[in-house]
Amino acid sequence: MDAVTIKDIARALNLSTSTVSRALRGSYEISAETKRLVINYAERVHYMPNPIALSLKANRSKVLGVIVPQIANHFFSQAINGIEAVAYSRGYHVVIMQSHENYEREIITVEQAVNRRVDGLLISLSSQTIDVTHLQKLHEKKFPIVLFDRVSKALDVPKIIADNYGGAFAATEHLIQTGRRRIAHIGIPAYMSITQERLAGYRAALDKYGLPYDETLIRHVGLGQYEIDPIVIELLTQSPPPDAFFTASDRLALGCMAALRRLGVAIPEQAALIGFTNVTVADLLAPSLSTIEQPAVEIGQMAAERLIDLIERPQQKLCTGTEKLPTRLVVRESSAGVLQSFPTTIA
Amino acid sequence: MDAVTIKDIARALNLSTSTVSRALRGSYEISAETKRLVINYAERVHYMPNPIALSLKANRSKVLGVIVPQIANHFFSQAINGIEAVAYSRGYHVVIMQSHENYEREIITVEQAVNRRVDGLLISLSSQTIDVTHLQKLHEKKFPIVLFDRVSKALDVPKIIADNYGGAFAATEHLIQTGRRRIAHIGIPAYMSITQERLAGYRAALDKYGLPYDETLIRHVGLGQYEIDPIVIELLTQSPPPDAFFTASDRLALGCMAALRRLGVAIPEQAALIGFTNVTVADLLAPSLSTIEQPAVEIGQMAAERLIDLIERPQQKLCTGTEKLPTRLVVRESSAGVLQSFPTTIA
DNA sequence: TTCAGTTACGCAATCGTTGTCGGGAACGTT
DNA sequence: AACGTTCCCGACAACGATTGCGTAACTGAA
Repeated sequence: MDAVTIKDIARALNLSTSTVSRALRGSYEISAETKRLVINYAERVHYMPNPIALSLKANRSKVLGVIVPQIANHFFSQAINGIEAVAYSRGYHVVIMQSHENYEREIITVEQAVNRRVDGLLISLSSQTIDVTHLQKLHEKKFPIVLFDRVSKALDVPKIIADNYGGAFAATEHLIQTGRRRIAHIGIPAYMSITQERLAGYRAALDKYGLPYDETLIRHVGLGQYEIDPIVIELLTQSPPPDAFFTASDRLALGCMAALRRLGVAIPEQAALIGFTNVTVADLLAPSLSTIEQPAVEIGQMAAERLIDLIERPQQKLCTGTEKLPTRLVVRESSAGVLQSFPTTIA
Repeated sequence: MDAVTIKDIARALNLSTSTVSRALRGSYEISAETKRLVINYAERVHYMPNPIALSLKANRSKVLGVIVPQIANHFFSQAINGIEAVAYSRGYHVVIMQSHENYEREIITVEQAVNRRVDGLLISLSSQTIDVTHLQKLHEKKFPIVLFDRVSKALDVPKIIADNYGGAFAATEHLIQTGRRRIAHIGIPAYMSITQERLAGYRAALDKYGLPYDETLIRHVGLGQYEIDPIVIELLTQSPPPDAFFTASDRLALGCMAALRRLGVAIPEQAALIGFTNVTVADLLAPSLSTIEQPAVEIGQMAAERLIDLIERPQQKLCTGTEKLPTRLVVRESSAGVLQSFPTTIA
């Protein structure tokens, strides 16, 4: 628009642009008198330095790139919330991009972000991403990258994740302690970091209580797939059928709940249900849904902190370790009470 | 990083930067031979023009600012999806910012966006925003602005909204046609554009069927407030009590459903329920939730289209009219069937 | 008076790119 | 031979801001 530049001020005050620039940043080379003059005038005309010119000069954009599988997912939109809060407070802007759970689009998106000269990248991998050489190459060029939630062992960068292991352990233990013995687990694609961590927690809890790990109780579904009725039916026709379901995502828990209801399985009387979720409607469902809550906002905040640290102190060898944020078991109706009777077999 | 510049190419090929620049954009002043040389070399070294330098030169950033009340809301995250799709396809990037439903933060955020030199602004007003002079001032300076969803009559800019009137009319008519006579309406703050439009549609449907408009059936709640049990109780203790609830937002419908269940009111037998929503879980609830679906993605797409048109053709006096996108009535269990018996009074 | 030192400012380069201008070479025309 | 065209290309300035360096003006001391 009609943006005031440093030149306008210089002209108006009969000074050089250098003097104005230095006066505005309080250089000692400028007399107090001149400084006062310049600063007052700048204030009056609402001078704001042109961030684009600054970026060109300093070769940094003060912009963080955020690449998530999709925005319209409560976990990610909350994480972005956290990222934005930290970014803005530290003088950065945030450009959000989506990989749409697609490996090729992730590659393109990363490239776009780098071409756009973002100062660093916050990434949660798409569910299709197994190979991460596109990120490795960047990392080798010292490009600041931080992974969150869906990470990869193959990348030696800071990683921020929820305590998926601990959460899954707590969920499973809770089900066991309330009398469940055959706990089905419906997870997302097996190669994803979060899937493996959750499965490990589930196994560890079974181990602790001396329960067998039964592979026939484990299912993995794609991330686009929400038609899980057949899977639930298949699980329920086992003998004995599962007396609890532990699902690895928000949508899965809801789909599972709908399926169980359609099949006439009482929750939690015949089968308990607990999800790994961030949906805010969990407590409004019938029955309300027990969940492992993830600290999505905090994950976003911490990831942004780490990234900005990385950007601003590139020399310093920062910890590339994985930081785990605690999850929280929230018991609601869907897993309430102690199992009284064994479930009946359906169909 | 190690970004290749036009200078590097010029040096390597023993040409001037101007020649390289022109060769790359195919100017007719450059011989085919030189063009080939330059383009090939640029390709080989992965030359990418520095967008920041271009922005400085052209005085435009190719960035759209999007200001929404909050990201973690399914309607807005879907709208952003639509915005991003259009923006990227037309060569723009998107910076998303949140007003957090707060008037002061909206003002600050708008200011930040302008200081960041976004080329235009897509805004959905915060629920606290009544006065829009902060946007009017920008508009007077010819700054491109497009409003969507939550708009203001006081701004003469393009506006993209859902057909709130038509949606509310359809919902109300549907309830009437299935035998409901006392239809309660729980809305969001009264001064918001979407509230008024929805209320108008509701009234129009009542009118059409000769039903009285009863103010005691209307309630407005704040956007942060989801404890609506007292409101539902108050409505139900009327005599005769409402036999249907039409709510103006996703959270309200869910809260209303939970409240009715706690109160032992059968849905839809004793009271039908229909929401104005975009929650994807509507069909997973028990009973599944009838809704008026809003074309969130399309609203975002159209808003982005209009804004980019505005940016790229500033001279052309573009229509500043309001464009309404159709909503869709989705009948599910919560409003299924024709009302058989009059509801019983509770408490 | 002269010179060193300080104060306070301006000049010009720089970041990467584009646009304006101008100019040399080659060619054709008279 | 003299001149106009056309074709290709380079020098330079500009976008807005920062910064190293140069320097004029003044002060104080020898």
